Amino acid sequence: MAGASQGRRRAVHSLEAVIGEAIALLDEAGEGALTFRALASRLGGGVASIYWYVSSKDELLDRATDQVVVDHLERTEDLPRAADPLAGLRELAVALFDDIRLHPWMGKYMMRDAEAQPHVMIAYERLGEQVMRLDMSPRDTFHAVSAVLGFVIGTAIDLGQEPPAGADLAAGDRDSGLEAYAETWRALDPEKFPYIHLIIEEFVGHDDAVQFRAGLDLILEGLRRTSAGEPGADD
Amino acid sequence: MAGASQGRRRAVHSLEAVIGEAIALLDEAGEGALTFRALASRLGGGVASIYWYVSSKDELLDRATDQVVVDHLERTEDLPRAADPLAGLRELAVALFDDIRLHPWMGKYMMRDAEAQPHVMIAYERLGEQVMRLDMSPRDTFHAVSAVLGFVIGTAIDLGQEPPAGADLAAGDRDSGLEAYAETWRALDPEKFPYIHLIIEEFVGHDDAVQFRAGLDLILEGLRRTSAGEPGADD
DNA sequence: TTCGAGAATAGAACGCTGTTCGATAAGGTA
DNA sequence: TACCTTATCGAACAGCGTTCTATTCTCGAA
Repeated sequence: MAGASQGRRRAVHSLEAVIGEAIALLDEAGEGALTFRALASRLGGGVASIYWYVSSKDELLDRATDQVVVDHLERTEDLPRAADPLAGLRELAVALFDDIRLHPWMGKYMMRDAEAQPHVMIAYERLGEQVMRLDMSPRDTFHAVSAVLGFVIGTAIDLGQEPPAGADLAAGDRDSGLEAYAETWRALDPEKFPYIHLIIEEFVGHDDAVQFRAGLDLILEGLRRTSAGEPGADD
Repeated sequence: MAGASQGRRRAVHSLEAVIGEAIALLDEAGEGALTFRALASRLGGGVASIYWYVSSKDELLDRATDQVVVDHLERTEDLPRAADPLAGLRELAVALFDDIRLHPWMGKYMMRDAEAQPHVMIAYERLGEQVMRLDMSPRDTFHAVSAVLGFVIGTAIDLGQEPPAGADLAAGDRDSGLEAYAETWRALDPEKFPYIHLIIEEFVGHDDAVQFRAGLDLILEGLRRTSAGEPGADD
């Protein structure tokens, strides 16, 4: 054979491949698993090559986050916009929350730099346009969107924390983790911790998504009241 | 002189000193500044000595967070408990938010491991006891406390992000930072981004604390409605 | 066909990090 | 004196993000 196909092949990359493999790595093994060396070996190339496409790890994470948001926006592009602004807001917020939960690492980065993640702005805009339909003052509109966004992302971050290197062997491990906490709590003095004891059994086996929706509905209920009542009292 | 005071003195530490200096370091220079070497030089000792008191950086951060919570609990021990449960809940939530904002690094760690931070549980308990006075079902009580907590900590995390190594030279720089964002946003197409354009001027010069209180009041308003109305409808 | 410029790849090193190991000293007890 | 426990620390290790420099490939111009 006269072909020059012998010798070690050099890897061929692309920005899409770099971002894509980074997201895959993050999703599969968590934030701690994303290292330039691990990423390079996934790409089948050298470590330094990544810097041709991305100038730092910060930029890599910003781009990865933005890419996930792009996918989210495409997937929810034609969400059935409800007649009720609050129902529309709820749909968008739930969809955003669910997508962040699929990529627990990204919550932290969504709020960091709006310039580095241009598409995050579009997600904000969509939420904002629903709230605008409530005809409140610019200030109240801004506060309402901020509240919903803070709750969505904040809750997603809270729930998406990586466990502190504890036992995570078998599947269904989540239940036993919750049960372990509950065990500790049950040992607390019921006189001193009446609330904890009241909700222990609710906590065990609770569903994060249900918990999120319940909190969101509280905000939306408050928003319905506020928007129907006084038009933007100061403070 | 017959004294044996020559030669290099060995440093004398204590758990309180280690935690205290760690907190000081975090508060003064941010999360990235807390390294074992920096901490050791602050304590005037060697790096390895810190491991006598603390077995890992994770434990150090857990203990530091818990210590800040202890101080918070002491400071707010006798908050004037309002007659209205929601007013009491509001007081506690605002106090917690303000204290977290004084230590922006700690928000991330508060949710991580309840066992490693025993006093965080007490803060939860206090919030829960106010909500209990609303006489809702255990499930609704649990959801309400989770919502408030998620909003408090989530918002504190969002607002406490370290800027991505941008220009942070002079004081009053915050305004110019906001203004820089606003500049970018004003360049967006008003047709495509009506919400962004509506709130740009509200965003510039907005007060984080006011923004937080507005969101909190939405939740509380919703909570008032929900607790007065149907007694815990199933989703 | 040769040359050179640029795009793309990568090995090796640098400084920094959390962490571990082993040596060393001080205080109290038998 | 001998000895165990408590406490301290220098030195080293592996891993990290990042940079430097050299190399290969592609392709249009001469």
